[in-house]
Amino acid sequence: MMKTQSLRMTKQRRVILEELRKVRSHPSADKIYEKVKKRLPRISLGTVYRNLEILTRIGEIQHVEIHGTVRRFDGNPSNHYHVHCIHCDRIEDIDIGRLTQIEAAIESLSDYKITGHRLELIGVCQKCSEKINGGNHPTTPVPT
Amino acid sequence: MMKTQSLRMTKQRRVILEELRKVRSHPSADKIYEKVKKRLPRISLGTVYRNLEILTRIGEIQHVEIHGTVRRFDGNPSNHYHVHCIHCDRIEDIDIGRLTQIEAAIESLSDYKITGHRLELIGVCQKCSEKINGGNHPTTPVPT
DNA sequence: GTCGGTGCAAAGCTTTTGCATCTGC
DNA sequence: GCAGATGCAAAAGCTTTGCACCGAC
Repeated sequence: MMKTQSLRMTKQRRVILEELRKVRSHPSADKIYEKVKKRLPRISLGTVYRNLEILTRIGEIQHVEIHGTVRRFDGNPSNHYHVHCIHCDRIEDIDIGRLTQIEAAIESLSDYKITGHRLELIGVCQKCSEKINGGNHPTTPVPT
Repeated sequence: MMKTQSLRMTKQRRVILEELRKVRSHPSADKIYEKVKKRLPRISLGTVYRNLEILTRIGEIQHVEIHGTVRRFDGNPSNHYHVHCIHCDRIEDIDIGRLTQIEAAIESLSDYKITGHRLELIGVCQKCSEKINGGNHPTTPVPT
């Protein structure tokens, strides 16, 4: 029999959550560690990982696996889509409803029972577009 | 100035490609290593990784990043979708054309220039469905 | 014969974990 | 006060890499 674990809102956990809610860029654990360290200089990377895991488990945040990047975190736990800028590696949310018809369509074509889907858009953000069009081109992006 | 590298088709490279083309399950590097080792017992894991990287670079295969799994490889280099069985961790191809309208739709909603997309379906394969419905339930799946 | 590839082992990264200590509740 | 959380450091994956030797072309 399993006892429900009671969680504590520690300084560390609160600051990690605050920093993650503050940004739109979907940082990695390491980037979050750097941000949090400015406010809590003695925090350890292990604590950051442990809290990211707990916050994900209780549904306060989620993690995002984008092709060719390390695991990133999203302060918005709702089920939504992401765009990945292949130039600056930024990941942003897309404000569009879920395309639920996709699941039904694919279920009718395969022998799987479909329970969900993830959609990742790949592109170039506005800032990077401007950089490319004005001035000398950087090296061609590698779309992995 | 860059000289084009000339590649050699070694025994190792050929067998890795053959084994990958043979299966539909999208194995990890380690699983491929195990398969290939049965035919070439002295092959090293480093060689497997190096060849998977080269074969991906020249477009013979591709790798697939699915939420919550390590990197997996696909002997089919064409651009297509995948279903991930959350019970047995199998990944299979979906035989459906690309939903190109999605990219246009999202481009009109965001300030990104959209150049591509990835779609991952999540579900339960037929074998696992049968296992669940007939007989005693395994522990509840964790859909990460 | 040349130069790309291999096997082996070490190193690199990211993430997880054991443990003594600390702190929210 | 106690169970959960922290900091630190070590360890555990997975993947990459340096190097001497090997073998495809």
